[in-house]
Amino acid sequence: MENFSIASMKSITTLKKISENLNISVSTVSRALKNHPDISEETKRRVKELASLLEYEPNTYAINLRTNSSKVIGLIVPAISNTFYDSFISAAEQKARESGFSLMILQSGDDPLLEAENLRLCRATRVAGVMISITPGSYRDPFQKLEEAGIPVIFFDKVPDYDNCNKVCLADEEAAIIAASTIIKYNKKQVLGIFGNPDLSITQKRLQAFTREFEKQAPDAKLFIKNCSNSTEAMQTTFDFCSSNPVDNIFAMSDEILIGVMKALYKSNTRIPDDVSVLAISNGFLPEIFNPVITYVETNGFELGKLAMKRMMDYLGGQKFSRSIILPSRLVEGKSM
Amino acid sequence: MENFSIASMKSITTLKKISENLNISVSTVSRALKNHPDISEETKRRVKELASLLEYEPNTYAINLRTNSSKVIGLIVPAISNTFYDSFISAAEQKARESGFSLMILQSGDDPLLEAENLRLCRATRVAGVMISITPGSYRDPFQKLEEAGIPVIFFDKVPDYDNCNKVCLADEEAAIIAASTIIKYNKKQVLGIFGNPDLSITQKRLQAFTREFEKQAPDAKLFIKNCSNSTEAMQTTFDFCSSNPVDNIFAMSDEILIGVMKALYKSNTRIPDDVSVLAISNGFLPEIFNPVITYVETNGFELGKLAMKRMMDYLGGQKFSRSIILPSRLVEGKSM
DNA sequence: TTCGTTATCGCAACCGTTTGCGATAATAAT
DNA sequence: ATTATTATCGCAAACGGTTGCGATAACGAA
Repeated sequence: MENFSIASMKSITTLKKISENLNISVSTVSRALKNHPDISEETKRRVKELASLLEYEPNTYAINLRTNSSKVIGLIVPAISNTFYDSFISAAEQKARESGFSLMILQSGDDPLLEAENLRLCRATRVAGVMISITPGSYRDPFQKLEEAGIPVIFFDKVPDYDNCNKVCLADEEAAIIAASTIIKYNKKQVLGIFGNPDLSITQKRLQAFTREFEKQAPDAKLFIKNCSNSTEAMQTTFDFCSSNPVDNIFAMSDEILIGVMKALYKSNTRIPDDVSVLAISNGFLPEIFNPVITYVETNGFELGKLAMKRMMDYLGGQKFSRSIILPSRLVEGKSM
Repeated sequence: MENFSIASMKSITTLKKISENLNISVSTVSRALKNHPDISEETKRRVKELASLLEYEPNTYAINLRTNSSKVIGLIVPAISNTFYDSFISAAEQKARESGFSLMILQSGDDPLLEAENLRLCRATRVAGVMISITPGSYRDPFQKLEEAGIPVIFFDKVPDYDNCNKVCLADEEAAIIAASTIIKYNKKQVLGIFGNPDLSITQKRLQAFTREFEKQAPDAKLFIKNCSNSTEAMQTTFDFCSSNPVDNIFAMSDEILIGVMKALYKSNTRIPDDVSVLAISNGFLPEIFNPVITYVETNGFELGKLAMKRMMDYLGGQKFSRSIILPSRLVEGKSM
């Protein structure tokens, strides 16, 4: 039934094939290719020669089976199609490749059930490690099973609030503090701050640090806080609020929110920064697209990807640890303040 | 040296473990779990019960080794961090999952050597199939080796110009024709058309269809064609050209070029569409971001991803073929014409 | 009673690679 | 000449799951 392609398939080179050709045993071939001292130079030469001639490639499945491990990292994100995550993935892929690993990428779609299913798949396929940005309402059980199976997990970006696990995060508080300080420095007093899903720790951290910094540095400023879980909502919220309240700055916690904000400002023909100034926390691609270029606090997905994957490689290399590390943020000046 | 985690690792359930618990043979356990008619209902019940209790998961590596195939599709793109490819990947991942496949994603970085290395990796890891958008200057040899190994390849988006292979493309000509027709319909006569890398067939197709449509429908229009391989170059080209030539429409062949064009127009304070109209071929995310919203001919990465992966699944399911299929385009009206 | 049938299950080989251990022959030491 | 050492290699088991084939027992048919 499946023999259609057999005819066109050139037979694949195995150790056995090489051994038969050279009239030596399979184990000798295996050792010769790995420069085992037991094997004579002459034999090594002949084996290697034939192996390269026949383009021998060791069978990954056999090695995986024997070692019960693979050079694959499971990577779970809410969505691939996202300027932050795609640069994270891009960096992670490059870093992984350098160490001979490849990536199995899965999307949770912000659905805890799908996330659990993805984690089950990672376990079933026995990946070497898992990197994940969790969903709101994420279940804890699948992670414990991974730990039982000896599969290390590194959380990044959106991380759980419990301790005793590996986290690689953006400096959420620091970014919010820089943002608040910048807005205060520009002497803005009527600030509309739009934040994301209130269930996520990243939202909570940024919101708390942001408001606290205002209380500390500019207690006289009026701060209006809104939570929006997508760009459409952010657009509606911005439009409604700005048309009935005086606002001299809008702060967007993320790229997605920034898009909504900008659409609202375009729609109402608001001039930036003359009528209202804008500041965002962003991965850095989108702010450069707008006119004027938006001033933002950078949270570098690419750098975070490199950092997280390096950490994973260190861990797999034997350096055990479980703690949080944090990637610092910096202000990138545009023309919107 | 590596026994640090053994202690914490709960032993994994295998067929053998189940068989020992039940005092039956491994083969009986295997058959029971697959509902083989040779096995009694009573035995099946007992086996399944224990299997689910012990959370048995078949060892993927063992199955891969035996069947010499895996449920993994290799996906090679120039870069993950790209609004077109990331939506393609997103759709492909969802489609693959539905059939129990997962994705190994690799980046070529538009480097033919890296592309070849990626293809070698796909072969070494014996993926079930490869989907790839090729680089300029792509080597042909690695693809022949894949064919020899019986691994099907589906080209998408950027495809080679030779026949006898599977291609899933956007309607490159059609999109360019729609674009040209639209520009002509708006009665534009001084058109700057910016295209991508001239070595790619996608560029050639679009360019040829675009110019031919102008020759046919509007031979009096003046058409200036430029090739730019990235957004910076597109920005420079646009800026330079527009400051010394009268232009009433700019056509951007891709998102990347559109970004450059828009930056140039922002920089020169050009009003859209009053001073110059803009039309693009795009995946649909970026044009919505700009102000005004850019009119574009849609080339849907998400739909293409679904289509390409469905085709791969069909192929792996036994439906052999090798031809090109094409995803139609449509005009999405913005405010830039 | 004897033979054929059916239901139920186990043996063993296989996929490709790795590795402990034993085997052989050649060489050196006594 | 005999023993100890070394160099070189093969045997066989193991990783976990699948499958052709043979084995056994129970049963009914002749």
